[in-house]
Amino acid sequence: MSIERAPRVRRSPEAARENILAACEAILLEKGPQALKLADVAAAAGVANATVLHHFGSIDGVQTALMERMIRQLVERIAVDFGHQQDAVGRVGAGARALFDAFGTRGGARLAAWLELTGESRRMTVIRQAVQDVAALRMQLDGPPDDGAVQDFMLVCVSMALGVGLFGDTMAELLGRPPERIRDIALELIEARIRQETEK
Amino acid sequence: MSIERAPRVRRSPEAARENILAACEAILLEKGPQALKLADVAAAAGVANATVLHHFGSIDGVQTALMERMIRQLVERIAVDFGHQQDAVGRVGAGARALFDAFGTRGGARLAAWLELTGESRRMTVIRQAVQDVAALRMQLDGPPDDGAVQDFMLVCVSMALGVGLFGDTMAELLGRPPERIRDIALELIEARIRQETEK
DNA sequence: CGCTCTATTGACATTTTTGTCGATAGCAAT
DNA sequence: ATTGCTATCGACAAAAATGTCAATAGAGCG
Repeated sequence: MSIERAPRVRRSPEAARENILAACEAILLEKGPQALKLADVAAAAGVANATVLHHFGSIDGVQTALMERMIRQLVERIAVDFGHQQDAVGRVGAGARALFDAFGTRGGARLAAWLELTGESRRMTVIRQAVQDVAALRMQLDGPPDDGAVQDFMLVCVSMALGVGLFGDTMAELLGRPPERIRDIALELIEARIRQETEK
Repeated sequence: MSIERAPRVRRSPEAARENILAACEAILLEKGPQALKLADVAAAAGVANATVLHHFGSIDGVQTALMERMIRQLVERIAVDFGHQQDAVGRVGAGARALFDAFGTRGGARLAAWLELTGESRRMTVIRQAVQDVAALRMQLDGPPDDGAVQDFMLVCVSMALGVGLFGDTMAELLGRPPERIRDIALELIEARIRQETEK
């Protein structure tokens, strides 16, 4: 009897890369960055090891591409929520909400943590680009900030969103508290501050 | 000519473990968890690979021991700042401050991120223990909370402290802002809420 | 000193992970 | 059909990382 062999799937280069990166993202979210081994990635994508290397050159290339892809999606998502608001004040409030959404789901916070922990200069350029994208967007919408107060506050919001997004669920579970409450309380803190500022 | 060979250093088992774990901690802080390779650890500690394995059994054993060590230090540090306060209200405020200190330095936040990203059940017990330690400490000092409101708020504080501790510096640097301001603003938010609560 | 105990070590073995290469097969164009 | 292009693959090679083992050498003790 002859050996059964699954028929080859031939994709466009773009589709092939997309397929592989999607598999990577799933692995990253459920097992963490250290699980992004070549063999595992290939298996998850349903292709041979050599195929992965053909498209990305090396396992590092895969990881960098994954970072870029996730960052791009993240910035886009934030940009959409951000742009929907009419005025600058609304944008700060909705921006905070958007940040918590973006980092609370789809591994945005895990991506950031990964970048922060590995933090090699080679990959730093990826982050730098993302930050500049967001900063440019805000600049375009609201003009340059008078002083850095707004920037500082947004940095706090981002940090909080990241912290809650990354650790919130695990910690809530450990203490047996409802997970969404952490997020809500954190958002309340931010909104209270915004109200206080605008009243002045 | 004979080969020069550095004289052996013979440590007590405890000292040997301590030496190795200290080297690990340095590596973790400056290069991230993925750099905790056996050879690198041994080199940093100034011992042979086999020595590391002799004391910890496997590289996984090293990592778990490192986690335990860092968590122990973290809990102790928090406990000290926490216990210094006289009343429950003061403890919440000072507790927040202690959290930001603990997670903002010596890689506390990096440790937490590492645990969160790898999040295997085997290592989960380590975290669980730490959380229970802190919870027990608070319970012992202030008695059981009426509802979960205090717990929820503390979870938010911890999440924020972790977020700021892990991402604050990098982000501040990327936008060219002074790094300590993020921390200060975050603490302000928390303290404002505490004041508001106690006035009621 | 002689002896025991064991922390330490280099050399080697094993396993894991990554990367290479020639052959094959899908697809579009001719 | 035939041809050219190249995505895909299996088999293998190379490298990296982990782990084993018997021998060595400090240190305490009689």
